[in-house]
Amino acid sequence: MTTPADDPFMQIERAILQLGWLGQRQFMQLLAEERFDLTVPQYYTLLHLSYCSGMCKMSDLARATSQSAASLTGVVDRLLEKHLVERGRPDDDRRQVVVAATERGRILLTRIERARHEAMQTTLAHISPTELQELRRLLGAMLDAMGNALHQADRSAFPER
Amino acid sequence: MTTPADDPFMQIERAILQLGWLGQRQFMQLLAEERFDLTVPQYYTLLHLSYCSGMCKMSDLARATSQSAASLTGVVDRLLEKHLVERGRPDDDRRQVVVAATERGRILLTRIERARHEAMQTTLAHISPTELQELRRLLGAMLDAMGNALHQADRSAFPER
DNA sequence: TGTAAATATTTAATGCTATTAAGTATATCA
DNA sequence: TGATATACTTAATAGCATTAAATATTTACA
Repeated sequence: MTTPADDPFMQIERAILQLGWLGQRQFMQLLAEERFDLTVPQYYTLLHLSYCSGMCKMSDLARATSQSAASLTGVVDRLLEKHLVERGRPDDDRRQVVVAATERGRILLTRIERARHEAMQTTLAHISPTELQELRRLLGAMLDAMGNALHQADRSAFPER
Repeated sequence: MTTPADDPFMQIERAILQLGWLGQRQFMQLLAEERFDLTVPQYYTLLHLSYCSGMCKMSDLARATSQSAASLTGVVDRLLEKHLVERGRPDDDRRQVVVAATERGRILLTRIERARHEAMQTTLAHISPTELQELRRLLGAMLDAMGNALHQADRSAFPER
């Protein structure tokens, strides 16, 4: 065996997968509540749109959210029905379709963020501020390595301080 | 605003969600490769069964993998078609259904674990061993707080060392 | 200029999963 | 024995992932 079961790498890998699975599942149920009524792909799509100033091309949105263009069409359809996004065709290239979050969409996002924050406090409350700082840095390093910044503002996603 | 956007809590929450989303998505595509041909729920179900010695009740399996009983029935159906699990009814309570991983299922799991390991090395290679140790501990603390140990052997999931 | 190729997106078809409600079989309890 | 509870499956609906084909528009080239 090159990598025994108690290899620290293995443990971290399992922990990350477990965290992803559990986190997605709990978040899915939060989003499904009547006051939000979103799916996880819908949330991520809307979230990315909130980072964009102005309109965002479907193809860019698909890449940014790691979805196929075909899936994204349906997701945006449903966001449109709920009046959380707007769709349009630019005049300079009428093949493209562009999307933007509406005010209503942005408001919903902040309500979700608040609810998620409260739900997560329970989990993070057991960890000291110093450790949280360290955790933030390490998670950021991992995300960067996975080839995806957090799209927060324009600066590099996770500066050392 | 009680929690400004650059609140360290918020950043960690976003990082965890992002990690979950990206991780699940990349893992989904790895599992979909012809040599594995599994979905993420199928993988997690099989993984939990591999932790169980002997047979596992459907209701226990559903709770352990955070799935509804109704969903789990279908997932197990498909694992059964691929001969990765076995199903049976115990004599002492014939309402129950119990499931166990087959040898074939366990072999597939180790092959997947190996492939995932290689894929993740790229990401974890940028982080020093000391930091990895710290990351392991922090992730473990979070998972424990989320009410789920890693089911590794019998001992508590993430001892301090 | 006119036509072929490339690009951007949608549509259609299939399969899997989540959710809810209803159904079936077995066990328990009075 | 008969009502109720338990364990699970089935059925119906909706959403997403994937693939291939279809549509519309732009670009390129001859």
